[in-house]
Amino acid sequence: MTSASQPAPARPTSRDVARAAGVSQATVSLVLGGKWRGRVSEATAERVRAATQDLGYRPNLAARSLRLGRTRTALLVVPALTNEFFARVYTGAAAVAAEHDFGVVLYPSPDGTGPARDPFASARAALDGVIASSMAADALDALRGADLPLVMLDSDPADTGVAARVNLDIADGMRQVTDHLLTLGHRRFLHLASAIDSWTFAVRAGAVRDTLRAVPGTSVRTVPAALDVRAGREATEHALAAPGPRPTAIICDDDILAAGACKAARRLGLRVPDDLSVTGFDDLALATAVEPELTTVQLPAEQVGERGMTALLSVLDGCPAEPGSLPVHLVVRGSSGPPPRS
Amino acid sequence: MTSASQPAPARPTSRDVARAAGVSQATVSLVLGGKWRGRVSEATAERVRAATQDLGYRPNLAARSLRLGRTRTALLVVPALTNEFFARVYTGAAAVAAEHDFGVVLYPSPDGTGPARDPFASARAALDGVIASSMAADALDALRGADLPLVMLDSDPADTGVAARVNLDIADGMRQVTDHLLTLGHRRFLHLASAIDSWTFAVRAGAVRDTLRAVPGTSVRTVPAALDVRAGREATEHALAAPGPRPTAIICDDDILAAGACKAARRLGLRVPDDLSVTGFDDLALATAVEPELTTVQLPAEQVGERGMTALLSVLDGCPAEPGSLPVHLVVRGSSGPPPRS
DNA sequence: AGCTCGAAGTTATACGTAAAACCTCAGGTG
DNA sequence: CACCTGAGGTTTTACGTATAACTTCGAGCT
Repeated sequence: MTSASQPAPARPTSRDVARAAGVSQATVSLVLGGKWRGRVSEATAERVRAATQDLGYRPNLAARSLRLGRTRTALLVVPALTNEFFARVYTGAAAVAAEHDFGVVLYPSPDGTGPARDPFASARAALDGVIASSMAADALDALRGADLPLVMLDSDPADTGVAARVNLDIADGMRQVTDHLLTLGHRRFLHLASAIDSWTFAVRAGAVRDTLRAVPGTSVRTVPAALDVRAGREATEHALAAPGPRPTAIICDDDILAAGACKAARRLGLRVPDDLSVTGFDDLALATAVEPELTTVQLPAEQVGERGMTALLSVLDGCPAEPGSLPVHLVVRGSSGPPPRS
Repeated sequence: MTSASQPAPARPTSRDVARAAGVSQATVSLVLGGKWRGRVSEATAERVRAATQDLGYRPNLAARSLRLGRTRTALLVVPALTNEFFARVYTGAAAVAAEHDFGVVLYPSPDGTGPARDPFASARAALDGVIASSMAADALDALRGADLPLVMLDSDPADTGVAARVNLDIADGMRQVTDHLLTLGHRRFLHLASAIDSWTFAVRAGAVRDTLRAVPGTSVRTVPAALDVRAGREATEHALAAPGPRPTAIICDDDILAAGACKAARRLGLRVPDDLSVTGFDDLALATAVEPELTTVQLPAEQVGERGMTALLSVLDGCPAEPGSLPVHLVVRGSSGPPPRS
């Protein structure tokens, strides 16, 4: 009666399954590994499967990894998970990974604060591959060093040492936004740009400039800001206070900045969109939470993650992943309208 | 000259380090494991450390896990990462984990869509422990089954089988919000509640009810809504259209719902806060992006993650973690004000 | 009959680490 | 001098899996 403690529940091993099925451990491994066509009879295989089910056996992944030298784990390097876009990218990547019995571990690259830790130290397991956002610039060199398959998200095609690439047609998105505003009649623009030095933002700036350059009589001023509402508001307030004719439309690199721009407008007594049009980018939840709702560009964030993981799996299987960029599309909402008559 | 391929870079093992240092593999393990006081001379230890550095040796975690039966990996179960609150919880947990050479792997519990997968299948590695949000109700039974140390975040103290608990003083937060509105003079309330059946929301509802019950002449109507802006707006529009005297303040379970409530007010031609006060909860980025900015309750999300991980580490070390709940505090912004005179 | 051959397994081994058990030897002790 | 002791190691083993190499046996062929 004084059997104080259970002698430990002890997860069953493949050897336990073998014993229960009356076969050797190797046979269990063959059956469960799927490589038994013609090596094990159907009857035996069935017995093994039954025993597996019966004992609730689950292979020890550490042992498997040790044996195979592969871990079925990928590292996702993103700037910050609190950015809804990257949370969605993770969600997509994790979904595809799960389907292929793969795991995803995160490395949110440190945003200046804290020690710039080694991405691979943070990833506890050894890794089979890496998916990285180009916004996580600080970690990129370390990633290049380890010779792991590297899938880049939304990155410069000129970058080298990349096994596959998943790009969004960001330039097209910015073109669509700019064309939309041009069609409405706007000619004087402010481009509220992210201060982050990353390819994806360089592309945005380029697209705005190139689109406007093709239209005579247009002007644009570019102002950088950190990626938060307050910074967006302050930069906008400052820019609108500048002398000379006021812009009639603000093109923002991000919905967060657009929210800031709207706040600035309100503080200055300008109505959006009557006095000033504002456009965002990303179509975050934020875009439909503010008033007026933001005209913005919707990005298939989950698809980016899905494709990234799919590409990585292809590369690991030896097939080079097919390229091609994902389309984005303009969503016109209340924050954009014709310029004021004056 | 035709040495076609590098014979594989082959990560160095502890045996390689041993060879380089002129000792046995066991000695390397002793030195690096830190258990060498009096087993290895300082000179030898130094040689080993030098060789480790030299070869860039990093222990194979799969092998270590296999040997030790522990993985230094925790599972964090949250409802969805796209919810900024949980992204911040993750950030906090991951930071503490990193300090202790621990890893965190995520299981965003499926929100109805997709197959309700086994949390442990998703966690690729074996786990040393689990930290779970009580909002991830669907996964809880499975978690209880595995006899892993379980740390619950913001959960019912009556729940059993929990090794430690990190709670926010949610009730106090709701009390503060309600008191704030009472002080401003409000008497007729609408409580826009999350439709999610979870302890944390039950507490919010209870706190509102109890606080108002103590004040004669007050009334409150509770309306449930799903956790997104549109649902919040629709529920609010519907509730405000009801016959009888209109509430002068809406207490929301979440900033997202509050944003929806504000939009509803605007659609109905009511000004916030002049005609209607609205309060949120969580202090997400959203709260300062909308106009007017939301009066809300700020929650130390990162701290929740940090404490959760700290508690788990304590439990794994044998010490029962100290309890105690984290304080929250009211942030008064523009969305609340005195009730209209009429 | 002697032979090969394929089906259906089994035995043995390696992956890299941690740690228990063992070994060696110089110096101190009765 | 025989004996113990402890410092400073080394040898060995086990963790659970996947797979290469081997065994066994009955059927089919010449």
